[in-house]
Amino acid sequence: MQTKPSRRETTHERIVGVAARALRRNGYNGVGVADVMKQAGLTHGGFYAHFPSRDALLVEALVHAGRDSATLMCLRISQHQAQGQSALCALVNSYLSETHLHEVEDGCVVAALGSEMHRQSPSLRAPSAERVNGLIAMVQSTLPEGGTPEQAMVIASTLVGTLQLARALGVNAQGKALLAATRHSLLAQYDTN
Amino acid sequence: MQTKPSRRETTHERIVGVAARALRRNGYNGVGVADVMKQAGLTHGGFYAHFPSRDALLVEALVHAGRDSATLMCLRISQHQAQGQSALCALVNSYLSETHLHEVEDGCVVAALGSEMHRQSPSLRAPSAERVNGLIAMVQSTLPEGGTPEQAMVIASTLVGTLQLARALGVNAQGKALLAATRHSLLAQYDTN
DNA sequence: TGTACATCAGTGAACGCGCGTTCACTGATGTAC
DNA sequence: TGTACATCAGTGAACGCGCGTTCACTGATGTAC
Repeated sequence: MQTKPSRRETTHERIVGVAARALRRNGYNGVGVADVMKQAGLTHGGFYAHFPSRDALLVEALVHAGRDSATLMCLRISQHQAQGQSALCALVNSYLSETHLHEVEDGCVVAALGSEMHRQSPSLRAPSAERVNGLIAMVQSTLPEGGTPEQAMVIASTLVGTLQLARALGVNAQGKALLAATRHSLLAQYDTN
Repeated sequence: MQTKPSRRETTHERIVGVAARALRRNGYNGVGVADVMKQAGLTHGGFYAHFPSRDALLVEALVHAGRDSATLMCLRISQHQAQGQSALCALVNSYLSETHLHEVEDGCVVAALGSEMHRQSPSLRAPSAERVNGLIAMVQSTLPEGGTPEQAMVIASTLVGTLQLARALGVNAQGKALLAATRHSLLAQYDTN
């Protein structure tokens, strides 16, 4: 049983939550200390009572964002499964949905930060790579019997690439067409039904 | 026939070339006016005689980077084709090579900037989306008879996502395993041989 | 239960640095006669 | 061909702003008796 969180812990969580959304909306460089504190209802001066540096906040935000989006994705997957879809089909349809196309700040952190991860400082690269592995593991868990780790990696890459390019093309006919094309392609290839 | 470029034009090209590499190495936010000018052998003061703003440089750098990497990719594709590979096979093996994994600043601009494109200002979003369309067109041109635009989009997404995740995982066994897995998967699915 | 004091979360002003942008000036290139 | 002048590419100092970080202080929470 967990004890009731202190005022300090509550505030800390609130700051990290705000940062986790800002991180996906604006990227690593787009998370400003003053901005985050303001959105959390605080002044920027108190920041360093909670974190030794901006980088430390980003590490926590990365983990928080990973948990957030995994929770949301699991919820949507179960909703699709309740309608009779296989686990993989539910994942593909959730991940490549128009909802996910719009909701960058609540969506997959790997899609949101993919091209920036490799140029971060070591203290950020490690937890970033961890998020990639988390996504691959999630895909793996939805594969039917006999699904290999290689298949999980390829599918994860395709999901991330598709969502990114669809966002880059814009929330319009072309972006939506790309989502649909990849949904069909992945399900035709991997979904055994 | 083109006339010999003026001193001004030569300098302009040199600045854009430097910026095109910095853009892929460091992202949109990582291109600094003073840095670029210094690498081009100039002082920062002269910048605004060549460009109305930093944003204008980025637009030119984006186009330049697209041409650069397309040229390099075409060269490598022909080298692979000379060894008897099909066009698609040559593209997949070039794009998902360990060389491309390392050479970020000379590589595909879409892979380098994918997750940042959709949050740029309108003046940068349009040329960025144009680079995505260029990549898709290049993939399309390597597809065998009967290849659809949908297939080209899905393959382009898979290439971009794979290269990004491999870079995020690090230039190690895991990154290389991901490249290999996607090479096998794409060739098994699309290469008719 | 009530009072006195210590601890602690949060405030707001200030500092220093980097970076985009401006501008008066210089030295070189090129043109007119 | 040579000289005088106009044009132009590039220099370097300076400005203003945003942002990460620091710190002395305040008001609230909680503990000891």
